[in-house]
Amino acid sequence: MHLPTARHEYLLREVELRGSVRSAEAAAALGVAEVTIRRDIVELDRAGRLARVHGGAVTVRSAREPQAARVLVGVVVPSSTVHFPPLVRGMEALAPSLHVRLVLGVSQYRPEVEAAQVDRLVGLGVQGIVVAPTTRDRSPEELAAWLRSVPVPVVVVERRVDGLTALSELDQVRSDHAHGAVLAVEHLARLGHRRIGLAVYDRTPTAPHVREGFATAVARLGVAPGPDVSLPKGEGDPAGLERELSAFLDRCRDTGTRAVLVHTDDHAARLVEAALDRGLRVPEDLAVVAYDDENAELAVVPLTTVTPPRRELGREALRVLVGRIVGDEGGEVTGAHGSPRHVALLPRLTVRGSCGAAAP
Amino acid sequence: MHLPTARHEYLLREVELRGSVRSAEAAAALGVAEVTIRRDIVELDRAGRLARVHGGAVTVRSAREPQAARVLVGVVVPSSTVHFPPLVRGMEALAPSLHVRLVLGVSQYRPEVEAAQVDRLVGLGVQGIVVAPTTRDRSPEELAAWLRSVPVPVVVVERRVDGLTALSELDQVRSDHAHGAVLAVEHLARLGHRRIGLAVYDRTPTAPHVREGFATAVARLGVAPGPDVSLPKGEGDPAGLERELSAFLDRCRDTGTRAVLVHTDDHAARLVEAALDRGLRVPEDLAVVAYDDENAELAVVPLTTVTPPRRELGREALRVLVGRIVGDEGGEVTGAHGSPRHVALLPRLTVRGSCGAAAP
DNA sequence: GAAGGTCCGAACATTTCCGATCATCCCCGG
DNA sequence: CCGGGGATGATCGGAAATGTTCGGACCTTC
Repeated sequence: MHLPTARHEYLLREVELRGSVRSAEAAAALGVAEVTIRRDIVELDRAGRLARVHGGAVTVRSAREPQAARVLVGVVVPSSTVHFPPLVRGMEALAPSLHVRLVLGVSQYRPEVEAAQVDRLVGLGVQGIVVAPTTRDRSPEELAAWLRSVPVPVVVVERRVDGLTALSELDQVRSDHAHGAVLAVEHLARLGHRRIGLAVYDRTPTAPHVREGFATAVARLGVAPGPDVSLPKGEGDPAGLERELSAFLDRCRDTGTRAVLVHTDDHAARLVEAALDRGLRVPEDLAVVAYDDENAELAVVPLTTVTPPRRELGREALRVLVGRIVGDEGGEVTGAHGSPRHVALLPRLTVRGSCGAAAP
Repeated sequence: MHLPTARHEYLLREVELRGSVRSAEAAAALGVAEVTIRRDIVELDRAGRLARVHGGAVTVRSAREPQAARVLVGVVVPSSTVHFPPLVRGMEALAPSLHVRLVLGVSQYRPEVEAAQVDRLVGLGVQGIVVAPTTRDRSPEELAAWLRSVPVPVVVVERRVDGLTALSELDQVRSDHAHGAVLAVEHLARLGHRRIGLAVYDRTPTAPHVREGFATAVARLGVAPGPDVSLPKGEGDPAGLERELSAFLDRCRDTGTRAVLVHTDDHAARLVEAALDRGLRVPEDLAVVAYDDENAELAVVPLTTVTPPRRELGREALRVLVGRIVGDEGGEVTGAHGSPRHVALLPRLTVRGSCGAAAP
């Protein structure tokens, strides 16, 4: 148990570091009753060390200037329904504590809509933009030129165009999907698989990185690459997907491949269904790791997945953007300030039932 | 049985280290009655060595002016004189606003010293460590195993060992030296140079990335690679360096190479001197970009350099580490929290006099 | 505007700690 | 072997800190 002063220091530190504390959370963290925390806060408030508010405490500063310079930040993502909601939620979760108000724009995967959305946001007076740009129908050069023409700081999320200086100069926050693929292959290798198949939904910016990581992992671990297919979109042409998956399973059978990495958990779910239909057992006869973790938990066999840190991606993107915005106007005297930041967040492996026993 | 002085020492040490002691715990730890500890504390309090509070004792400091508990962070760098001072200064600049107190350890490029320093810092109770590990005399696997054995969060700066999952799982902050080399080549190419030489001080972890970036830039821009040498250390064997530089200049002359990228600005300064000695003009007859910006401004001809963002590197490393520390203990309920972060900061080109007219 | 949830405040209960007193132990000289 | 004195330990009533309970205020949501 703690000394009162230790609690006080904890509270002061939380307030300083995060800007606020909640009584309930502090009580849980320190293992004491809320009333104790409240009494501490009252005392510290009287001493002028923090400001008591409903639910906890904040810094005296933020209490003095309640609406302390709100920052308006725009977010432009291709879709508000798939893939990006966790990212946006991550940003929303962090926004209050950074005094940020978010405005969302959806580009529907169309460059001209995207440009219009950005213009709209700039017109609204946003001080920075987080954008997951559409790469289709547009060369990297065009993309770079456009992004650099935006008159406010821009952070690019989940897109990476290597080998183009103009794009490198932009702040970027992305998942390290190559590492995610490595995790998957390592997991399967640890479970004893010596031949691993690969099925990738190539019509996404993520796909090349998954392929890249798969290739390096296979080479490094001395595992044999099994069949390799490019999957079509599932909706719209279910029959086409069926055919591809069926052919993939045939080739796995023919090559003795009993472990696969499937990009997009939705595709993986279809693959598992197809495998079960032909009497294969999952994971006994076919171990499946899905890349992406949208609906993987709800598959017939809950899928072991590579889980990209999408929520954190949003948080991090916002953090970088706000750092850029306040850094710019704060005029920091650190000299070489403002170097572009490239942040890569590493995916995690979520072990469920589609691969057999978990590795140690 | 303990002597009174031993108890006093114990109490003072606990107070110093952790900020407080509880009578009950100290009594249990020392195997004496609480009343004894209390009497000790009364005595030490009277002597002004600590401050007595209900339940135990705290430091006199925190009793006088309770302040937010400092986060104690360790920094371990190979050298306190070259390359790393800006990094450490960057950390120092940011530390106060993050309520961080830094403790520095120097490893002298020796793994065993490094390990001892980390142990010492952990013993001091640091809550996290920023380390630029020594890669010499040690395999990446050993390095990874050791870093993972450290019981507090670790952020690795300025080192990148690709293709090892165990190391990838650690937070990393580094300069993108490959991009730096690309900047240099692009600059020279914009100035019209179609053949570019390369001289690298290979005995550093930076060197491979410079070579990599140089190679990709040359390939991408369609520039011809000129002579390519590996330079020895300058101090200790000045004559050897002279010979290498002279041979390098010979080969540049023979191949018509009139632009070079030289890794380490100190080496570049020597090269410029050698070039001037043989009557060449810089930049007219030989354009030089130096990689690194330690003393480049003070060269005979102020050197155009690639400037790695070392200060910012320190700031960013500290930011990542503190985020990890407070994130960990806060126990965030955001689900996939704690994904390893890899941050790359991009170097900038600092145009001085060694390349001729600045590009637009 | 009603329902539900969260937080607060006050009164009361409980735990923990303190201080005073007295008992005990140990070292040591006589 | 005895006894003194300093240091340590035990006990207990009271004080301080902490926990519990519950009614009510405030906010959000539908």
